[in-house]
Amino acid sequence: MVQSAVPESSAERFDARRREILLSASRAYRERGFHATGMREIAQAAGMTAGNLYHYFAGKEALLAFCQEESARRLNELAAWVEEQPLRADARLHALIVGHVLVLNEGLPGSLAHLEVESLDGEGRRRVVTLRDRYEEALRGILRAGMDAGVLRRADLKLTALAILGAINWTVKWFRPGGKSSAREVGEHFAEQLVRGLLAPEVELMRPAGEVPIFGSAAHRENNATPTDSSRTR
Amino acid sequence: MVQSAVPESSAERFDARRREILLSASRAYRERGFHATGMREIAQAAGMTAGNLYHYFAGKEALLAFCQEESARRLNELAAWVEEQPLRADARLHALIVGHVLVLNEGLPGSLAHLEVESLDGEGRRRVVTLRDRYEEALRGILRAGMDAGVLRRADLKLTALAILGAINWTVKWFRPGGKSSAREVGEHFAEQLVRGLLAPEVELMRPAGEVPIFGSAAHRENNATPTDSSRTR
DNA sequence: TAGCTTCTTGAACCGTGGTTCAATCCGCCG
DNA sequence: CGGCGGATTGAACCACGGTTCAAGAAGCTA
Repeated sequence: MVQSAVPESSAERFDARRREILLSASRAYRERGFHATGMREIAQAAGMTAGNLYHYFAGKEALLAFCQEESARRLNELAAWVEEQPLRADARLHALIVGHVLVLNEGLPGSLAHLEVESLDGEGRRRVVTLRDRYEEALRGILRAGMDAGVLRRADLKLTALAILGAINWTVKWFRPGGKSSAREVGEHFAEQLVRGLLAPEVELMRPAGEVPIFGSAAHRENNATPTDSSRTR
Repeated sequence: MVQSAVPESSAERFDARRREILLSASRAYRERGFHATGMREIAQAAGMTAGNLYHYFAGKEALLAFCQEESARRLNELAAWVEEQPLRADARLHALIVGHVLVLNEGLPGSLAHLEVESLDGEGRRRVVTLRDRYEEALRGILRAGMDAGVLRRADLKLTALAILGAINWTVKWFRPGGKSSAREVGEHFAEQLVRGLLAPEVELMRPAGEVPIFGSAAHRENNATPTDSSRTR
């Protein structure tokens, strides 16, 4: 599965290790929540010592910031992808919902989204909030377009978006891989239910043609250079 | 507003003080989250010393348990009330959604619901989880009845319920009293959107007749005796 | 192999925050 | 007025957990 066979250069190993940590951390956060999870715990899950974590991250908060930034970034990639698909608004919305559920629950690393932004401060918080706002704006954009086109019922954009986001984000509280439904099934179900709730009368529901890809799971190398500035510790 | 004019007996003052604390605590939890809020902080908000808190509650966790139990109990009262209304399933669902939003965001005391159950242990946790499960079962019951009657589209009960619960519970993350919309408006909007998403084809949406009452805000005296056993500390 | 840099460790430091407790205050009852 | 019990305080206790650091191991380059 994991193509960690040939760790290339030193800088690349550093990044890879960072991602491993990220993975352990986000798993732990998911179980017990951010505040309840200790550094030693995360370290152990990543197969290292607590002190060593500080070689890769400036501190607890930086680690959280990194996690959140990661998934926020993926959501924005998803939104960009959805926007360039040649689909009607309702199908677009459908795809976005499925993709969002997948990012949160399938894309292993960083999967706790913008939950817990409250625990962030300063620069890190600003960055995450910006990304989150951009994504939510994209969602509202789809809704607006759908309403303008008469495909979706007219309603308050903010509230409509928040209902959708709530349903999806809440999944991280209960979804467990290996459970009764796969993340994709959950996504499809939610998309169906939520999109139907917005359809204008007389309009027949339209779904996207192919499968929505999973953003962040793999096939993600040449990102824009140095995503985080607070990377290297000293 | 608050009829705290004549504090009756000593035992009743004790209970009243407990509720005041509860109120401060739940407000604080809401702002910063459970783990991030200190006892001294809660105490100060309640106009007392940290040490004094322990006269009313056994500890931090007991306090949280009490909060959660309180709102879980209210949700169940709501569900019971909804069930005895002579309404069609979709209208019932509508009422339940509105009421749920109101309990979480308007019924001041204890308003953080079953979020953060993870932070509980032992007896307290068991009790909260039981109450939560009972409520969710009530919700699924309404959905099932609606599907059986052909009013609602047939779909997975668990997932359908979770989508609804997610949208609603998520409101505690963003709703602020005094904001653009009132809790009731949010509730109405959500009910509209969510119920529509489930309506069977050809069925015309039906709303409840009157206004859904707010459970827990006031008019709540003669509860069933001694709700919590872990009441009196020593 | 020497010598640099990067990783890694384990132990120690230290602030925060939950909790305890003895002492005091206050209201009520006889 | 005397005194009893609940209420309240403030300070101290103490463990947990984030963080630091000096020292050593492992890699890489020449």
